[in-house]
Amino acid sequence: MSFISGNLPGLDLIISDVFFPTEDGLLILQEVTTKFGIPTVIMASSADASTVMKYVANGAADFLLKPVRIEELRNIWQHVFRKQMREHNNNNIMVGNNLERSYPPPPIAMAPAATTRTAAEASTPQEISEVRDINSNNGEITDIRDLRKSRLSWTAQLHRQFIAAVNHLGEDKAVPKKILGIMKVKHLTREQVASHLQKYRLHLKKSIPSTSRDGTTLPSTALNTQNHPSRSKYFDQDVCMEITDYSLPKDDLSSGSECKLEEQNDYSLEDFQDFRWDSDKQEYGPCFWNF
DNA sequence: TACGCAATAT
DNA sequence: AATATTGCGT
Repeated sequence: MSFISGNLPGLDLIISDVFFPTEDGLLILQEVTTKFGIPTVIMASSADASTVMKYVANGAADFLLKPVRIEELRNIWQHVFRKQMREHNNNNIMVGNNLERSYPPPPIAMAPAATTRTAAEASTPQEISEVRDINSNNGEITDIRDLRKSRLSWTAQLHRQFIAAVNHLGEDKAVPKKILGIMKVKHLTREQVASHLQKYRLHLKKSIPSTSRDGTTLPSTALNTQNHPSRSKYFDQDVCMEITDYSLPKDDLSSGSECKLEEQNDYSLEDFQDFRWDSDKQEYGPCFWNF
């Protein structure tokens, strides 16, 4: 059975966004990669090991997590090169290995048909075993990228800084740009603050719907955390460290993708562990202040 | 240009 | 569910 009639134009490489891995979709992927021999790279904003395996097992040459940076794209031609090597020389082990060493390792996995990723590229013993698992087609894929969070998590600490900025400015003056300036968090965007502010205001509206009779608002009430037991859990915590830097890559080449945020300051990982993006941390996970 | 807000997307 | 984006009126 063939999904594709006629010949595909002279494509050297296909970079595709994820599609639902239905049986048909995966068969098309197989046909493109095997019958037509076009290396196909899949992009996704997130993926677990089984998802990646699903595509790789069906012929995907690579699996890129968005946001895709230019450095990742610069090496993507390797897949075309490997394909040509496969066609012109069945015994390409030496050349393949030399090529492997000449360039940064591929992000996650390569097609089983392609040259296997060498263990020398893995830095830790654990990663070595993981690489072997990938190539043996039965194991967990673990990559640092798997931990990459694509969206900002408003941790209690970060929210505290947000609130501090809002309180400092006052109700009327608290606009995203000024909040951003006061928070002093590198790479935090105005849009992110605006989004959070919008949600925060909605919360205040619900939580404190009434104003005083003469129409004046109650700024101290509205913005004073102490008056809201439901939020005290977040507001009453002492600030033990200021979050000052979140990185937001500007070179995202994947369309419509979310952006990665990561720490980029000088704190050691241990010092920073309470403020990681991991949402599965109970204590410092996403801020649910009853919005 | 920035803002605010609702709707919508991821 | 939380956050991001978009669209449109100020």
